[in-house]
Amino acid sequence: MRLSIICAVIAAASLLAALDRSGHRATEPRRAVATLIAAQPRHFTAAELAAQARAQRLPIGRATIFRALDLFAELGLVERLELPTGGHAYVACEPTHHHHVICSRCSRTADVPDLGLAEIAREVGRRTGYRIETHRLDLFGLCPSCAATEAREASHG
Amino acid sequence: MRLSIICAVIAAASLLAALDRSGHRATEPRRAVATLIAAQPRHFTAAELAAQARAQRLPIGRATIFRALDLFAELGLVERLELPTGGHAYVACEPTHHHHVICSRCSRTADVPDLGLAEIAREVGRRTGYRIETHRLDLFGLCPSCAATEAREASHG
DNA sequence: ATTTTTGCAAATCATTTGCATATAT
DNA sequence: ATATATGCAAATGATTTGCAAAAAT
Repeated sequence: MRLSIICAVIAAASLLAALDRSGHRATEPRRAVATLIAAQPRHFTAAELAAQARAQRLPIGRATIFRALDLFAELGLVERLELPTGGHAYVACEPTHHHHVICSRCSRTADVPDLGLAEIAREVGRRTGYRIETHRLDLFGLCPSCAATEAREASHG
Repeated sequence: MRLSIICAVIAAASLLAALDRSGHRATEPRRAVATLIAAQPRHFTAAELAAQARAQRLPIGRATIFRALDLFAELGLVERLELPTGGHAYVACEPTHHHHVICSRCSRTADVPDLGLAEIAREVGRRTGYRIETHRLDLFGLCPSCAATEAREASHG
C-alpha cells in the first residue's frame, strides 16, 4: 500500500494548497483535518473523523471538523454525499464536475465523468421549461470486490 | 384553480388506495396527512405539514406525520428530496422510476422520465466495474415562472 | 496589530423511540 | 378480539452558534 500513502500525501497537500489559493489560513487543525481526509479510503462522516482525531490525539474540536469540512466542500475538494439511507457522508474528490458511484456495502467510492448527462440535463430543460442550473447524480451498487464477495456468499461457499 | 383541487382529491385518494393495497390501515391521521400532502403545490417538509395540520386543527402528532411520510415514501408515492442546501423535503409523485427538476426559488417540482439515464448508468458500471443497483438524479434550476421573474428583476424593472 | 480561527459548551433542529392507550379490521 | 397505529414526552444525533481566547498574517 505504498501507493496509497503517497496519494494521501498528495491529496493532503492539494487540500492545503487550495486553502492558500483561496486566501484561507493553513492552521494546525485544518492541516490535521486535511491529513485525516486524505487518509480515508472510503466515504466518511464528520463523527468518524472526530473519532479518528481523538484516537490519534489530534487536538481538534468537533465544531472545527464541521467547519473544515464545510470549507473544503466550498472549495470543491470534498463533497457531501446524500446516502439512500437518509444519512450522509463526505468524500474527497476532484474539484471538477463529476459524479459518484458508491458501494452500498463497503462505502468505497469512485468518480465518474459526465458521460452525456449534460445533454440529458439540457433535454430536461427543453421538456420542462425549467432553466437548469445544476444537477446531481449518484449511483449506488456493489464495487467489484464486494460484488465478488456477495457472489461467493450466495453460492453458500 | 378548480383543476388543482380535483387533482388534489385524486392524489389523496391514490395515497389512500395504496395504503389499502399494501395492507395498511387507512386511519384518520393518515387520511389527514394524505389530504395535506395532496394539497402541496411544491415540495414540503415534515415541519411544514405539522404546522398546517395545527393551523387546520387536525389532530395529528408530529411523530405520526413522520411515520406517515415514511410509509408513503416506502410505498413510492412520496419521495424524499435532498436539497443542495443540505436540507431535505418531500414531494408527492408517481411511483414509477423517475427524477425531479426542482425550482431553487419557489420549490415547485416536476417529474422527468429516464431520458437515457439508464444507459449512462450501465456505462458507469462498465467503466468502474461496479454492479450498479440504483441511481438518483436531481436537477435544480428555475421554473419558467421564476425564470421570468428573475429576468424582469435583472432588467431592474 | 489585526483579522481569522479555534474550542468549548450550550442551543437548535430534525427525527426517533418507548410505551400505554385508542382504533381499524 | 386482535393486530396496528397513535400520541406524548423524552431521547437521540447531527450540526450550529456565541463568545472569549489563541494563532496566523
